[in-house]
Amino acid sequence: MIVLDYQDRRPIYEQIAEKLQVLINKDILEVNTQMPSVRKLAMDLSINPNTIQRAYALLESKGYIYPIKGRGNFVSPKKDFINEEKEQFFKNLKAQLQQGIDIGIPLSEVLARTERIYKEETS
Amino acid sequence: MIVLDYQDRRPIYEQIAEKLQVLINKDILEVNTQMPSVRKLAMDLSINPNTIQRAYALLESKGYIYPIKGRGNFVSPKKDFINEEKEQFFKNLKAQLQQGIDIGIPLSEVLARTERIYKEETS
Amino acid sequence: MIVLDYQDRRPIYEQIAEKLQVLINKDILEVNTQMPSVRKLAMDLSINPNTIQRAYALLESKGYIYPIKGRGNFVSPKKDFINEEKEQFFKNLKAQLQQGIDIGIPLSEVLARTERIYKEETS
Amino acid sequence: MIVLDYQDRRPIYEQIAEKLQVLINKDILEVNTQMPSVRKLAMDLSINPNTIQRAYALLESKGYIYPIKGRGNFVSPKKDFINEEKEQFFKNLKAQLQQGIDIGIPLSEVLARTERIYKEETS
DNA sequence: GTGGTCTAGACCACG
DNA sequence: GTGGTCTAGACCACC
Repeated sequence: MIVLDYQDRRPIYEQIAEKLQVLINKDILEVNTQMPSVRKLAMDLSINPNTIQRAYALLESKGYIYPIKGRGNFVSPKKDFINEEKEQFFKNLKAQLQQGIDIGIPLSEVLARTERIYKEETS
Repeated sequence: MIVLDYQDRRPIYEQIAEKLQVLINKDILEVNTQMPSVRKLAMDLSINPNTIQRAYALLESKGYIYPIKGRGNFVSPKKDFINEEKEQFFKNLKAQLQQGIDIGIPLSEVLARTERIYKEETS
Repeated sequence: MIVLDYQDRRPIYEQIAEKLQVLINKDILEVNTQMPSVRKLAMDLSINPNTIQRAYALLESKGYIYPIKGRGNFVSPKKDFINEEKEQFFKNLKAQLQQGIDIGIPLSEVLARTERIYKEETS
Repeated sequence: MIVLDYQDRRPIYEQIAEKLQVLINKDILEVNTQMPSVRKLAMDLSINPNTIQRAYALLESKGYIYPIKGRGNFVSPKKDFINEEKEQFFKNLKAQLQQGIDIGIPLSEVLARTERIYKEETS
């Protein structure tokens, strides 16, 4: 389900948090249901439980999940589903475009290419 | 000219390399002219010369500059390596856009946002 | 295992990188196994860890190893980049041999010498 | 006549010395004739006269030229023309082959390729 | 003067 | 524990 990219510059816990966030946004992890336990997820991904703990802490700070002592972590009711995801998308897009700017690709070329990709993929 | 962001996740030497790369791509640093010396740039940015050295090493490995011993570093004539980078960029962009398509962001919005990002970042 | 030659014109970090590269190519360091840690190798060779770090950075940029944060460096699965290097090698070899042809060195002598060099260097 | 490669790892003075050595070996610079003056050659190559001076010093130490005070440098009578050149060739070949060894090209492949190149080029 | 390499020692993020 | 980054200071070759 969750694939880790060790080449990625972002820390593992952040990758995991982001992936879980997507699952929550897509209602694959439903509101008020229990998240997989820290230990179990750590086993599944064969990584250190500390790392999962940090991912959950991050999700909690962002309001995606809430802990119940002695029971586990649960998915928060959500507020702003679409906007969250869009925001994330545009944040990523911006990072991506920055690279294009760095190597000197003109705006016009990016726009043309974007249009072409969209048409190919949505046809 | 070059502003460092110590909050940025990327290391300083990478930030510097990227900024210089942009200046080269914009022909502000012209082909075959001399780059600022390692020591001078270090003084100007008030950081350690080793850090500049690393930035220059990175630029050299990417083919943007070439050193002449005892003289300094110079801007490389532009070559195909730019095209390779472009190809990679558009491949990544496509993957990125695919996500936008998946969550239903309309082309018009992406185009508008792209334009805005470009203008912010190149100003 | 690794012997450094301080008389060699090449920097130490490059010598180390080259030696490790050979070990990887010979599968003595196997794919996806862990490289010796930066600090340990530094101790073993009694040189500064930074120098090892640089050697590893070089190997990473060439695609021979990949780092996992907090865990160590690992041997990359072999890919096409080897072929690119090979192609370059044979191009250079051809230019080299052309000189031998020009001054009239017979094929047999070149073959014999090549064999001898190989045996010396790989023993 | 002499082309410098600033990308080359070898110092400029060594490149110049080597090129001049070849010219001497090929009798383009004839025995007992005068070498170009330090200043003139420096002008021609638009480099620092010190660098030429070092190249000449190197050639003198190898016995290729001899200086006459107040007059200039002259080509030495030679001894061992063919062997010098062959030795140089095999030295270069060895450096070249070392690279092949580094990236793991088997001896057999090098031998086969060498043979092929020779046949192509001498036919 | 230039770039390049190396050491020593420190700090950080990550697992 | 791991790798990665940065500083400070030194030395070298080269021009």
